[in-house]
Amino acid sequence: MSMKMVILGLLLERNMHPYEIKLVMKERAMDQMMKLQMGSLYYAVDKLAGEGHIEAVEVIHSSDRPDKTIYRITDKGKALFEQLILQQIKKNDIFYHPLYTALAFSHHIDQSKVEKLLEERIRETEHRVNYAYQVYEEHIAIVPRSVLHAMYGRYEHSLTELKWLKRFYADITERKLKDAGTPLDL
Amino acid sequence: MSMKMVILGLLLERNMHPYEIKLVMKERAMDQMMKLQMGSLYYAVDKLAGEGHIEAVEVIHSSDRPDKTIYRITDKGKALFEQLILQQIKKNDIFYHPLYTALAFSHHIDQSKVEKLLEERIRETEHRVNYAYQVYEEHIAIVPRSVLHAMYGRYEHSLTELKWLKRFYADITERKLKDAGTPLDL
DNA sequence: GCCACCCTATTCAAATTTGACTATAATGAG
DNA sequence: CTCATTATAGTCAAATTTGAATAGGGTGGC
Repeated sequence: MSMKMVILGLLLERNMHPYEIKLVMKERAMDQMMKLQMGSLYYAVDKLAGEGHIEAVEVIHSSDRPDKTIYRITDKGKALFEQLILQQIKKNDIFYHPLYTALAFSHHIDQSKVEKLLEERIRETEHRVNYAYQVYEEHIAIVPRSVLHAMYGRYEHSLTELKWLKRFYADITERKLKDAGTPLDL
Repeated sequence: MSMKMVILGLLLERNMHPYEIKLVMKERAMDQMMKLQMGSLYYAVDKLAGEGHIEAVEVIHSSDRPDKTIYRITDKGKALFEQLILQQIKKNDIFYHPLYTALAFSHHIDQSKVEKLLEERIRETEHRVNYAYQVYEEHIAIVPRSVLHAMYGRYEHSLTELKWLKRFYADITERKLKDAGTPLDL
């Protein structure tokens, strides 16, 4: 699973505690590439530790804050990391847009409600497109090209989504969603 | 969740048993738009039935095959359906490509292995792009435009993915993934 | 004419994700 | 100065997903 992959990948760079992993993920906009929830992160860390793929290096006690456990990747973990990456590329998993189904069924319900929400949605998507491009630009000088590709891919996919939503929106304003028989205007 | 949405949406058209829902989903290529696993389908059906959003109409017994329970949507279910669709459009959920992270970290491992797997992956993606376009074309005459938009969107997103993978592949053949400091060639 | 695989239809335990909750400190606004 | 928000750091029960198992019948290929 990709949470494990990220944990191992980041520990490959330096030792960290879970919360720190989260911070680094945000810095690199990885929270735009995968779901980042603390529950899953801690679960994956515990799992990896139990399997011996990572191990605690040090526990920092502090009177006021919770303890921080710093982890390091083991040799076994490095092997798993390679395996996970290759597996992920090989595995034939496609990506799903949560809106595909919602929009496909949207002709059954009150069109003006859908229209309203879509406007808001389009605005948000515009922001994400801009943000994604900015992330790409800002990282050109500082990350390896592999990471840059991921960032630019994120931007392109968002842009594709935006154009798609705008076409859909054009149709709904004309109340054409229930029509059939003619190709879309592309 | 979108499984519930689909179940309600299809029962809106006619009464069905769970396995039949799966068949219809495949016919309409909905298995390319969301994850379709029988475990989740039956779970969602049981859930909806327990909540009174759908109800069993009839149980067909057969000596050789398992019983089939046919369900119908209730008024309560119709209300939920509208709610789910609107919620899904409103909710600010972005889509994640499982390859973003794998490729972003791929510079850490044996480049020739990644290269090999990517070739295969690109070929598969080409097939999916073609399939998605074909699905769109074949449905022009027979489905409402809302569904057509979903199908075409699926095609476009796959195409965006394909171009992205090809650019990545070009870089890995030249072993440039670890480089930094120059923009991508777009 | 039989072996392997796919289709019908569903169930279930185990793995994982979700989302809310806990607690304290620092920062900023008014 | 005080209230609200954000950052730090993590836990946990409940919801959901996964992946494999079941089991009989059809079908295509060699």
